[in-house]
Amino acid sequence: MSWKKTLNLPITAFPMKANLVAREPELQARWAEMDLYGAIRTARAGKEPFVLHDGPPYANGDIHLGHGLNKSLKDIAVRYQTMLGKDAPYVPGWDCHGLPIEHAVTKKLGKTAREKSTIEIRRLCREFADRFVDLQRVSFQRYGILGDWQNPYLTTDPQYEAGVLEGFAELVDGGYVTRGLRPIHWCVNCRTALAEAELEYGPERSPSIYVRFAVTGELARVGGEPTDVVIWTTTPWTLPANRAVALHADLDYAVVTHDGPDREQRVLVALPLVEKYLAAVGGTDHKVPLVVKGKDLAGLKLAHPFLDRTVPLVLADYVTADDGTGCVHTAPGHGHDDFDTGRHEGLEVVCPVGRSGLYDESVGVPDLVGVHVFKANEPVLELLRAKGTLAALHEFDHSYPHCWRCKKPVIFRATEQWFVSVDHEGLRERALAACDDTTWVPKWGHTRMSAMVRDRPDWCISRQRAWGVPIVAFYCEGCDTVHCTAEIVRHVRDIIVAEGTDVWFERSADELAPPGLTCGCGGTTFRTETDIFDVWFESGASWRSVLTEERGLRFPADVYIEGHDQHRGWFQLSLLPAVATRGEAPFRTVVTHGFFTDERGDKVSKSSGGMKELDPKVVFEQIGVDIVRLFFVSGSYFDDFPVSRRLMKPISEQYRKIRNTLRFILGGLEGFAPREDHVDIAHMRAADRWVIQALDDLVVAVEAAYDGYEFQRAAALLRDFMDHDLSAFYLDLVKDRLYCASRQGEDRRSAQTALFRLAAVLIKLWAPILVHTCEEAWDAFESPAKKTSVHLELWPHHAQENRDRRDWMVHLRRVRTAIERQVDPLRKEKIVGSGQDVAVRYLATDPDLDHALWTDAQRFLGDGWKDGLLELLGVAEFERVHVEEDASQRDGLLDGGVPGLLLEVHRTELERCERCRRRRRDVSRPSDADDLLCVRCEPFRSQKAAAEKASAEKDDTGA
RNA sequence: GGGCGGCUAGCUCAGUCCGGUUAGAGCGCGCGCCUGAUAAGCGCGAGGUCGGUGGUUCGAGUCCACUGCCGCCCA
Repeated sequence: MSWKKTLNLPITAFPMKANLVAREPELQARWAEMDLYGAIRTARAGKEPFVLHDGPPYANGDIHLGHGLNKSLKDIAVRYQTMLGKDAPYVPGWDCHGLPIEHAVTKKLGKTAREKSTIEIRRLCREFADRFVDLQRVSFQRYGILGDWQNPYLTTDPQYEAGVLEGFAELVDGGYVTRGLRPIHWCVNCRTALAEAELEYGPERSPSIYVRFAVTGELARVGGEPTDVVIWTTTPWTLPANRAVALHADLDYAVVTHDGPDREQRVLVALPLVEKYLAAVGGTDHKVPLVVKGKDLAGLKLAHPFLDRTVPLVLADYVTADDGTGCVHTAPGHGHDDFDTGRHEGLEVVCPVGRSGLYDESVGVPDLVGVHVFKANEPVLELLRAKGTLAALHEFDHSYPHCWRCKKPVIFRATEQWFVSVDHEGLRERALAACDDTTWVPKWGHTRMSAMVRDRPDWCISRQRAWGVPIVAFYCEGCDTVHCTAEIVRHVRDIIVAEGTDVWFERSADELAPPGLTCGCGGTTFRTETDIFDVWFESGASWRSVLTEERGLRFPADVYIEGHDQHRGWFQLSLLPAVATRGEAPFRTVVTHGFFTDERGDKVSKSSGGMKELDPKVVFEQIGVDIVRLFFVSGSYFDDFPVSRRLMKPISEQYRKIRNTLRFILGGLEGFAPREDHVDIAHMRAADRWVIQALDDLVVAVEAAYDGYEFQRAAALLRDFMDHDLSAFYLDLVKDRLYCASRQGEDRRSAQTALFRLAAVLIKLWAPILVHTCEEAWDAFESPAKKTSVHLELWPHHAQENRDRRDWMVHLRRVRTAIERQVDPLRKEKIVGSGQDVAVRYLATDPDLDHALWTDAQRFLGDGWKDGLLELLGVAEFERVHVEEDASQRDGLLDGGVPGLLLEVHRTELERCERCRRRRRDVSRPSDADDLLCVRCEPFRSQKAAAEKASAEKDDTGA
């Protein structure tokens, strides 16, 4: 029979083995059963609101780990704010409209897609989206995300769509909406406008040509002789739409004469590009009779290379001497820059290219009418050759935009589109000011967002597709005038709220237009606009449709949390309409996170290895959500970060460490009734009192980390505290009092009072992250005041008692480290085992250290200060040497690697108490006993005897 | 080509805003302890030209300039 049975060893219902894969679904079922989300809403009703507005994921596939990260960060934020006592609802949403869904549906239909009506396609799209909403919803809940999953918002809800149209109406009313010819990316195959996000850049081989534009007047400005201005382009088919040549004002241009393959030439190109040009055209024996600044050439008239028209020479800032000739072919109907220049110079915006990519009559060359632009390069080259204006022709490989849907090259084409004007009423500047008023986490989000808002062009909000919210406008059948006013939009909005957006595609304009609508031309018959809104216009209106009183939310939201790709997407396109119509940003704080990469740091797509081995199914069925949530906050999630099963392993071990430490704390609370047994702080033992102060510091630090959305910092602080301050130090030393001291005595109750607070606080601090584990621990935590779920609890208060013990303990722990360093060799030589075999003599030459070990030790530890010091240092003997009395005492003292402290460690001569295993001076053996015991443990001799007797009797009766 | 970010131990990351002891942690590795947190716990140790170059400074992982590689957004 050992002394073990007389000890108070830890007992707890909280198991060491987590078995998360089985336990998590059980806990989730319990939360569903008790309606945890509803219970939280009730408990926080009327409290200060905290609004996190969910960015809607796209409902076109299963979720992947990135979705898990995004929703988990949101969940952590919401749960933390809830613990702070705020009313923090979480209304998840889905983006259900848009090209990818329509594409998936039409692809599945194949050739039969053409026979389907718009209504039919829309019905299939809706079914498609609904299916993935349901699938994703289940996965998100399995990720432990708490929210109003029964009432999410969908961008296809009539109420939501009504919000989109109301937003449109307000923008129309404010004069932000314009309609006009603008060059936009256009896929001639899909016959649709494409957004930037719908482009994929890839290699393309194009003709690279140099074309001569003869100067037709004011020859004196180019040296008095006939001269050709030479442009360079890779899109010959845009030449019919040429309306100018642009130079840079400050660039030097050279008039060059040279011999060519045919005849002598006199041309004008940018001075730095002369050599390059001569190489391209095979020019020899060149001379430069004249160099002139671009600005001195502005206004010259040039002959179009094959059309019978004159085009001006204009100036533009974007012209460089990087490539080409420094003289830029300008076709306002075929490029952004060209369009801007055209507007500035009053040029005609011509686009002789129809929706299918065929030239129309306006091309100006009868033979080209009806020719497809992708087959037009050769005919155009023929025209140039015929006119003698083609200076050179080569092939050119470059990166060119392609349609993301059909993968074919796209063109720039001026078409009638709907726009939100970014410079109307100073919207751009107001949006920039709103950026300044927003908190960006991480900080660089501000720089990035501002740069994007500053540089962005007008927002093209129209798409020529079926699956979306219709742009509400009517065209007069008589004169084609467009009718779109706030009143008209609102009239249709009211119909749509009641009947859904399908009515727009089903009914005639007569049935939809406000009664009495009459065109200025007197016409009363109309047709409906067939364009729909850009999906970003829809999701950018989410604040309007979702942040409503009925949902318990309000505008603006406290925070938006999304991947950093949304600076250009959802954040910006939510910001612009909000600033335009509400005068402020829809968010107060914007948090962005990175994306997952593989172990090499390359980005992972949904299909690549990194994602597959950690897709949600693996997480749910093999690893457990809590470990993955811990993984999410283990790295620098503001940046992209790598993911793999291998990298997940250390996180599992961290999890086990956290779990075991909690388990030990809970185990130590066995038999502790907090109300009756707790020890007042003033009477607590020094170590216990210290740990409570350290815990208070931790609460403050962790709170600041959560406040700043630095969850990785919160987790790191918690881990460090549990590893270093608790597991390696406090819990290690407190075991003695916990196990060996009198069960009801103040030594043990003091320790348990500290453990009780540690448990209560640590479980709460971890709860936003380890949502399941903490609930399980909370179950095992016996407290009269606790609520039915840890997620209903409030954030712990922190007392901030006098902090001087903290500095004192810093010194003591440095001493511990020094001792350990010197003990280690003795251990390896088998001279000592545990710290209880160790005796230490010390000399603190650093006054602060000496003060801590002598004066402060007495001050903080009181009467039994020497024993107290032994407990804190974990050794059997600890003696200060007095060199001032006897210089020889200095012999044997060594530098322990801690400045200002000399130590000598050796094996103690003291006897060991058989029960508590401490080596002490007060160990003794009564003459009639076997075992040596210390004074404290002596009373347990009778307890052991009684236990042995009972055990023996039990054996007798059993035998 | 432009904007933004990253680069610190074998691996994953702190530390950089506000320059200042011997640059930290976890995992891994090596050597031990404990066997009363035990499919646990504890200690010690090795391991780093802080991407590179130049500059400012008494002093630079930290500030400045240039530059390499990787990523995101855009063209």
